[in-house]
Amino acid sequence: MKQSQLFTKTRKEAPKDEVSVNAQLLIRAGFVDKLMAGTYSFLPLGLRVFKKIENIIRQEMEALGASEILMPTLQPKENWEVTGRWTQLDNLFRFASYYSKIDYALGATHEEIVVPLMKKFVFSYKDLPTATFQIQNKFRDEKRAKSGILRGREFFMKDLYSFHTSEKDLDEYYEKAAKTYEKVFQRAGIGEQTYFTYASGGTFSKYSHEFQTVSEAGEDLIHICDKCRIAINEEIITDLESKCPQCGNAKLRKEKAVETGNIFKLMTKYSKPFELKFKDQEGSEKEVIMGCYGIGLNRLMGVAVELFHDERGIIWPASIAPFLVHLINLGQTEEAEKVYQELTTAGVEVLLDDRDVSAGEKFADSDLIGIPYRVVVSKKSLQAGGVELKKRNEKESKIVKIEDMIILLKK
RNA sequence: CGGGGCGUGGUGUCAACGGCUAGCACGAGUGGUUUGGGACCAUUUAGACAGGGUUCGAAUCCCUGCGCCCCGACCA
Repeated sequence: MKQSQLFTKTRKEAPKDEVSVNAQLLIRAGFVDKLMAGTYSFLPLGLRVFKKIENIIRQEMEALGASEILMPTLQPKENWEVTGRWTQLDNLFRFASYYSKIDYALGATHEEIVVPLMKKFVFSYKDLPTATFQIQNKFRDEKRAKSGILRGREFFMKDLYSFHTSEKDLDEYYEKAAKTYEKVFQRAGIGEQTYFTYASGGTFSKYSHEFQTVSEAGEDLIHICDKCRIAINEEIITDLESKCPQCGNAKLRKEKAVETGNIFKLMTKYSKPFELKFKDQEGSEKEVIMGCYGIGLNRLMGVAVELFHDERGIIWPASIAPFLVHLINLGQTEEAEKVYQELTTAGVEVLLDDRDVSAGEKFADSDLIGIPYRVVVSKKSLQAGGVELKKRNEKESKIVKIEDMIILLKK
């Protein structure tokens, strides 16, 4: 993409009402725009990051054997009344149609939709186990939206639902899902800071599990066991007597963290009210056992910015960066265009700064936007025999031949 | 939902005593000079959150509403 085609502009200063690092940098660099508290537009650069994250998650979900669907955001009151959550949830957006006066909810989660859906397809043990997921915007009427894109009223979530004939089968799937989550966070570049965390369980299982990414911007407190690389959410630390549930280690490290994912064993909590049942081998009817598994996409994006930035701007992990290469043209348009074409042909995602602005502005914008590799084409670099290559997270640049640079970046 | 802070052009501003034409910087437009760290000159553009009140006079004081941010509570 050519930067001259980007309608967004960078800003020297963040709006004064944004305090959180993720909001400041994402707005300054033109990744997002705030519409109102807790709702943000994704702009071209931001959407590219979003799609990178989305694709990592999608690939891993598919590898887990789940198939993707897309359920409606606009939902009937009746479904929410079946589970009692129409009145129970205080952060469910509810409203009436202006014309018909019929009540609707905006989806805060999709158990109420996915269970009746599966009821139309699941009848026998032969239909199980199965799993389905979607990546979709959720609405929660948060009393207080906060921390930039980390806690919004509209946000994107990947929600996976699994359906089983037995608790044992759910347990096995749950383990696999947890492994898959670790892979997702690893691939997205925040694996090192993300911990499998014991959390309060809800009605049917003793504990649920969260994936908590250590960051000062987080609103949860976790206690980390460095031996096992797991953590315990502060909310259940007294239950566990401040000890690692896996090795008994009592020397836990306390950190603030962002809940980027969670996994729950729902058992029959939702299959029961909707009467989602199957016939077993003996022909007797049983309730389907369920699990649900979420990842917050906005949170993943926001926490990456919180984790990876410096005083000049964002430093994206390559796997979720909007582009791999920021190609800067300093008065060598013809040569820069050629390099741009070659990189593009080689399948490298590149943003070409073809704008007619000063070198200083180009460098400053490049640092702010945070693309992993910066390639400068200038008189100086050409005289030295090629282009100048610099990683965003390194200080020193080096001159490399154009062919070598392409080979290097192609991998 | 409780508490606190803030609201001045597109952005920023610990700019402005209750008083003269609301200042400065950035941005944007135009003309020109520039091109390795947000370059320079000239010129133009654009503003008091909304409503009410006090006052001869309100950006400034008071009230109400709205919005945003922060702390806490909440987060199925």
